[in-house]
Amino acid sequence: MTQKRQATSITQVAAAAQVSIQTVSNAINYPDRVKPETRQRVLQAIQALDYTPNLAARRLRSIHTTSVAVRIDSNAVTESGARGLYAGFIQDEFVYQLTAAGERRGVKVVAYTAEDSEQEITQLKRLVNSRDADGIVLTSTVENDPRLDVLASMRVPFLSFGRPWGAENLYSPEHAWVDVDGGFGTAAATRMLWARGARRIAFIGWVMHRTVPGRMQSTAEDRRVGWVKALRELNPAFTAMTARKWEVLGEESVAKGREGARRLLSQHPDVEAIVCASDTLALGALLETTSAARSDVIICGFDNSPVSKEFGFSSIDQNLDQVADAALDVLTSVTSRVRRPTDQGQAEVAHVLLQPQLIER
Amino acid sequence: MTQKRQATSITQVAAAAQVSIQTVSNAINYPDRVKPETRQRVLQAIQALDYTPNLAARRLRSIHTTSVAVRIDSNAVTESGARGLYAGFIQDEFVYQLTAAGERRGVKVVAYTAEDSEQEITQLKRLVNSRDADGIVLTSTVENDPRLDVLASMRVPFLSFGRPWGAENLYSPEHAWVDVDGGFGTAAATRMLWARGARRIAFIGWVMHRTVPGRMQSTAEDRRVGWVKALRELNPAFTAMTARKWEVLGEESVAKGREGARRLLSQHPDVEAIVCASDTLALGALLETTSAARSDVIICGFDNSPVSKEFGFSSIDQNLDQVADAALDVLTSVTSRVRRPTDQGQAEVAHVLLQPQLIER
DNA sequence: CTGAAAGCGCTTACAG
DNA sequence: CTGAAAGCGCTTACAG
Repeated sequence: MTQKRQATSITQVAAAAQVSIQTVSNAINYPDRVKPETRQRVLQAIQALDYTPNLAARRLRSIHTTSVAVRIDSNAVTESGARGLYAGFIQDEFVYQLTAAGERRGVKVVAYTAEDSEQEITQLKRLVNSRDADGIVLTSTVENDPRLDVLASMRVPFLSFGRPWGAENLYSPEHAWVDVDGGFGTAAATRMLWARGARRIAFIGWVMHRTVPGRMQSTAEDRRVGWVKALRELNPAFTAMTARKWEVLGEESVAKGREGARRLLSQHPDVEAIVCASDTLALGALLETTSAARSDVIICGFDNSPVSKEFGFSSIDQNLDQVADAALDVLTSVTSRVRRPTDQGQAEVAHVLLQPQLIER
Repeated sequence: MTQKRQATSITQVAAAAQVSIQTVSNAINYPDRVKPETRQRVLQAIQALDYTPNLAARRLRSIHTTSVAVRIDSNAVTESGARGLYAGFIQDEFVYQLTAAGERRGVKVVAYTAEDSEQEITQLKRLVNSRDADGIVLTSTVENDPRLDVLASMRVPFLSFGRPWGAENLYSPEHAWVDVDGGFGTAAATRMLWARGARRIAFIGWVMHRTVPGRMQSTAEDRRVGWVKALRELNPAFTAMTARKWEVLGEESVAKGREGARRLLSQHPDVEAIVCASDTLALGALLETTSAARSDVIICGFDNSPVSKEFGFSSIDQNLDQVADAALDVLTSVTSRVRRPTDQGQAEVAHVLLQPQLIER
């Protein structure tokens, strides 16, 4: 493709403001270095000429670069996948908020695609080598994630949205992350239902593929634990035993939510409310209670996705705008920490756990 | 942020291959200009050193630039909006496919956000001035879209995904577009239902805010017309009059789909199938026919979104991978046409209408 | 077919 | 506080 029109360059701004191009550069990047009057003159010229710095030139020359890469995924229906009603809601929204947060602070967010882990590693190398990204935001990390080694060996700053479940040490200074406290959300949901008068509050969640006492292993466990903890606080008679009787765990689908609610209704006809680990499960549960003429059972979902609004049930919002802001904060702080390896003091900044927000409906 | 590691540059490749940097550049960009043996040597060195060209340098120097911008939107639930179950499905998926198609051909897709048209214009200027994008892919264009004038005055090549409904001439060479033939899709759905034995086939769609005889004005009209045309072909007794009795038009929501189906069931208890303009409307219709114990009524949706899979109804897939490929093709051809203004011959390339695909379930 | 020179638009030292 | 010089890594003419 062709460059259409000769854009304004720093030279023209310098001429208009009657200073050198270095002074224009300084006025933009190091305002303190130039006299207020000069800066004024430069800023006026910039405004008058509608000047925007050429980012390619800046990035070529500068030590400071300012872009982070994040993967985007398809939500198309495929044979293998597309679990749930809108499985990609959180990731899509996160990418949106990250892009918006980046625009606010002059950080470019570049998206890339990859169909599997191997392709993604190729992409990461390409992005870093071509200087298209100097920081990576990972999503959906898995145990022994191969991407982590690659990034470490390339010495590229990275951060994950989501805790590295299964890692020996969730708070390793090697692995910065930002995450949302799911248990806080389901606990808040449980308390809200209690406050509305419900006492028999069940849970529909995801299967936990492995559990280790005293060590959280998955989002599935995280969300379940919030429900258990809140009920134990509210009702001393509620035990780990009781929990197992009042929960149904399965895969992420409307059908499983429906099935779960059916089982709960039959085993516990006196159930008054159900906390769900997702809006997809919640919709299933809602459709089942409705068709069983049990609309008295209150349903609460998770993610505050459009489906929760359409069907009018309460849900937990992850506040992804805050997550995105924190992600860029942490990535920046990680970068500066890498620069000063002696400064161990701020390691804790590298892990941010944010609270989600209950949206009552 | 800081550059971590000294990346391989063209100089090192040149040294390794024992040629000059120009020859390396030529081997990459103009393979025909170098002797096969030399090219081999260069390619081996590139491979051995894991070299990726610095895009900032390339873009700074080169006349050819290779990035297009596209807007991404939030799908979060807000007071004002978030219509339907997953209103952003098509746009999100389009952006994904555009990014993937771009990666295949070395075109970077940069995403930007904007809350309104005014903000978007600011963003477009910024993107173009900073040489971050030299082509724009617009989505959801409206009548008298203010973005069009801005892009025209900046002489930036652009294309819209979606026809400029309401424009005097849909095929103006000034406005390149790629779109999907919605009417083709609903006609295919109607024929499929007929083939399955249904004769009384109703339609639930969106309100058409204005209609002009002989001139299509909206996606709402486009999708409705496909249903009408197919039925007129299949059933000579079906008239414009009949159409008005067998359709319900409203806003995009599950509740409206439900309401539409309720009305159809009461006015036409013998209805056998319903074609819907969206998966959201289709879900509403499905829930209504199910709760009215009329599961014999076949429902067909539009977009082949995850909800159509979860609930197992047929739908129309827009084949967004093809749309994305066509978009990049057209944007490239538009660019080259701008370069040679005398070459009027290929104007028709600038408008591509693709056929969607019926997914039967 | 190959290479020496120039330069894209900036920022970074550094001299004044 | 300001400006002259150098150079980031490429591609583009152009000379040989």
